[in-house]
Amino acid sequence: MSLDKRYDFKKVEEGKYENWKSKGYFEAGDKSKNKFSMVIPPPNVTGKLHIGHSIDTTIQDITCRYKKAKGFDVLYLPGCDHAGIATQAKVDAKLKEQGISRFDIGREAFLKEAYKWKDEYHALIHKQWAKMGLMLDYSRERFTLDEGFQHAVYLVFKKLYDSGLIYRGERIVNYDPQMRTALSNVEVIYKKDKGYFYYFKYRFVDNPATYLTVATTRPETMFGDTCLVVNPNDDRYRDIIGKMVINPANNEKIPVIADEYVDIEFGTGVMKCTPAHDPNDYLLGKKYNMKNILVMNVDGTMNENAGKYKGLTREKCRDTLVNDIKNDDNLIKIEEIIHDVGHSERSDAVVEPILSKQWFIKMKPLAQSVLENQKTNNKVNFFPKRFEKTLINWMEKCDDWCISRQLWWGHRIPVYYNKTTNKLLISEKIPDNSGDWVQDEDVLDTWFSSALWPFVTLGWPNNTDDLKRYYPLDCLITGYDIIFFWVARMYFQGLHFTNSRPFKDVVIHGLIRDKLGRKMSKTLGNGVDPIDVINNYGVDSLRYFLATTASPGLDMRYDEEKVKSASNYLNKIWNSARFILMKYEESNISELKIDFNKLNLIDKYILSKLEETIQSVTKKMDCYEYGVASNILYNFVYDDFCSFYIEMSKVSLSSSDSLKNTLSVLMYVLKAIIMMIYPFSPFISEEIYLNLPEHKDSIMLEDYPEFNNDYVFEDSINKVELLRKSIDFIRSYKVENNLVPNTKIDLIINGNDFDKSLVSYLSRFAFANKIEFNKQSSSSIFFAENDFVLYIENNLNKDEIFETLNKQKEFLLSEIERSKKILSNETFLKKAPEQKVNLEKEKYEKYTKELSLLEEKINKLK
RNA sequence: GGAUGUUUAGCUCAGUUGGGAGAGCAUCGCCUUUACACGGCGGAGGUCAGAGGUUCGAGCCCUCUAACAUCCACCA
Repeated sequence: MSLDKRYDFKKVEEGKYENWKSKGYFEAGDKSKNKFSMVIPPPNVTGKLHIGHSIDTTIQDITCRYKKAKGFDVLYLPGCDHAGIATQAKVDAKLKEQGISRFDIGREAFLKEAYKWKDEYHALIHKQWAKMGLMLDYSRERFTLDEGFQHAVYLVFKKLYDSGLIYRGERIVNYDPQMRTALSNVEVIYKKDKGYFYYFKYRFVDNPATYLTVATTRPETMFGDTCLVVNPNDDRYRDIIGKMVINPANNEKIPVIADEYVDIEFGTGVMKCTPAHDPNDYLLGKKYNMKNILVMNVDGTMNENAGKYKGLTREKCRDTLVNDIKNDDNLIKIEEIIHDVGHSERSDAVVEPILSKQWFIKMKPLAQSVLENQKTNNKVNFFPKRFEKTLINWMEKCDDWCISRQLWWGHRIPVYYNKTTNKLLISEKIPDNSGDWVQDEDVLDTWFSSALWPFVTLGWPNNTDDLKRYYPLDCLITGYDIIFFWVARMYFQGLHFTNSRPFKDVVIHGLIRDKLGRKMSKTLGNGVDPIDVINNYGVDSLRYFLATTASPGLDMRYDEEKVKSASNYLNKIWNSARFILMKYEESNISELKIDFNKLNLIDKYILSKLEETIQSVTKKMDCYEYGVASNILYNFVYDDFCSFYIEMSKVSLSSSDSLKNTLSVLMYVLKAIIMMIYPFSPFISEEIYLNLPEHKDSIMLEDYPEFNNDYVFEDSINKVELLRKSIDFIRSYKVENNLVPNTKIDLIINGNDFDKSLVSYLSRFAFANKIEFNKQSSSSIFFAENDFVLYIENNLNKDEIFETLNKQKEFLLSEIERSKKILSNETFLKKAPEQKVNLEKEKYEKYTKELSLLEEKINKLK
């Protein structure tokens, strides 16, 4: 079997995933090995996966495949998130297309629709995972709404309630009027929107000709005003504290009170207080025992407290109201402003702060446990480290977490209220005398269950074998955008319920943007579908691109050119393999084995370089720095292996003496390269691997190369480097002098450093015609290093020679100048390491020697 | 207001114990050499944002400044 001339990714990828999967290679459970466990951040079942998921899962899969090849029992656990509000929004939209709303069909029918949706996209996600080549252990797949999760969620809720960490209370919460649900603080996205400051007259009751000027951005909430507030230290208003004014919206009489909360400098220094619609006003209202007047319904329309405006949307009400106030001569001016306005993360609707009764998790004690754990040896290690600060920063001042959602899709809150006594009961099922009880209508925030993902997926609350073996997770890989939503919450729930950090390492990657650096979004239409990329370039190229373009924790840009260049790189590897396998087949040698006694210098050199590469690649792989690791490998593959060793090997392959050993070395290095590129691009690696003369059933069963000092031959390195430099020198000499590469030249080599066994390589790769040793030369074209001088014995005209010589002289003079400067620095001589000093001295000597040689030549020419 | 990043070749970005600046793409020249034209060989292109400091030595460590970006908080 031999490889096609061109790397055809479609052919290469075909059938491999199914094969791996059916053979059970993805399944964890080999107890003879150390374990390495990871979970996939469960994607939402809202739609197909985008390229952001691809970067996430690519890094995860590279980690897993690498660890497996390194001999670990790897668990990469898959699953999906029901994604409460997000999915419900999608299903709502679908119903709307049919002209109905969820309220028309009721809870039960709606859930049926939602499950249909879930099934559809769940299947699609499975296909996409397969396309991406993820080694997921499907035998352990979970879903955040499955039975196990329902039980775990109930238990968590009950325990947190019993210990006082969950409470129900009236608070100002962020309300999404479109989805008609409360949101947590992290689900509110602040955007700079255009808005208006409306300046109104609040006339004094005792003298309506005079008034206070109050500015507001939300006039429609004025029906909920309970008072005006000024700062007691504000000289302008000292006299009017305690007076009554008229609310221009509804003509209610409200008092002017004083509190130091008001900023004298801000606006007019007079603030209206609307306790039911603003968190700060709420606190003030509480302090002064004000009424909480709600003016809006949950869908964002005005309620009866808005009087004749009842039923209008908040936007319509605002316009009408402002106009009416203007007609009453109570409007002073309208000022355009740009201000931060909270939007719902999912629906993008402007959130309304509304007083309502919700369930909360008390964050202080839980956050505290995280902060304390980060001070111990069992802390969670962040890669890159700075994200630990992000977490700590947030933990130090996070608010209580509003966990109740007025949705239907999700975990129903396991609370029942007694119809007669109104007594509350936490229960997994409806109590026996079911007629007396009614369940809380709300569901839990979707992140409530996601937060349990690391341990519930492994069987918690049961102390299962999986939980014992795979928990805590070794690694969690995710984007920085969900540190608060997810990572932080898994952390404190893990500590609280398992008494252990949920994961040892957290690897944070950036987001992928479009070529211009913009966020990918539906409205911009600049999203990239990973499936399209895969169809055009193959998944191996996509994976390689994603893993190597990104720097830890930083955003990256999608650039098709780079995917293309990844594909070219893989083609290069493909063709190097093709060459080696071709030569192997031609050779009719059945068994390859490296004979250490027969290694030539070039063989020793590439083996040494390979070991160096294995060592540094492994080091970088171990700290999740895949970009750097792949770069080191890239340089080795291109420069050392393809450009140099393979070319050089053509000499020894043509001699029957060295054929077998050279082939053995080629094959050995090739296999190591394949193994190192394998985690990045598993399909092409598998294809090549299976074509190697010796192989297991799959590359997934193969071991990662280990550094082996027996394969390092120090003495070969300098000698072969000298050869490489000589060839480079001759090549650039030819280009600079407009000679075609295969121009024959004569060489004279003086000195003892050059190893004569390398001479044939010079003839072949520098097109040297005649090579003589230790002979006087009159040539002015030479390359020298230590005890080595290489002369090019060609006739050039005098001008060209002078030009060349002068260039060399200039270079040498600058180098000597540099060395001199360093060496005349006494502190350098005193303080720098001896090795460094000697190195510099050697260089100085070398350069001066070369200079004197050069000057001699120049003199001769004259 | 608080925090965290970024600033290196024309473009996109690498560059960790501090010790002569790198890649991809673009560009220029040469080469259809039998693994690869999805290629080979060679070249040009950088005051490493700016200013100080530490050091024998700074792209890298410290301080400040500027521009840009992101997150958190506030916003009557």
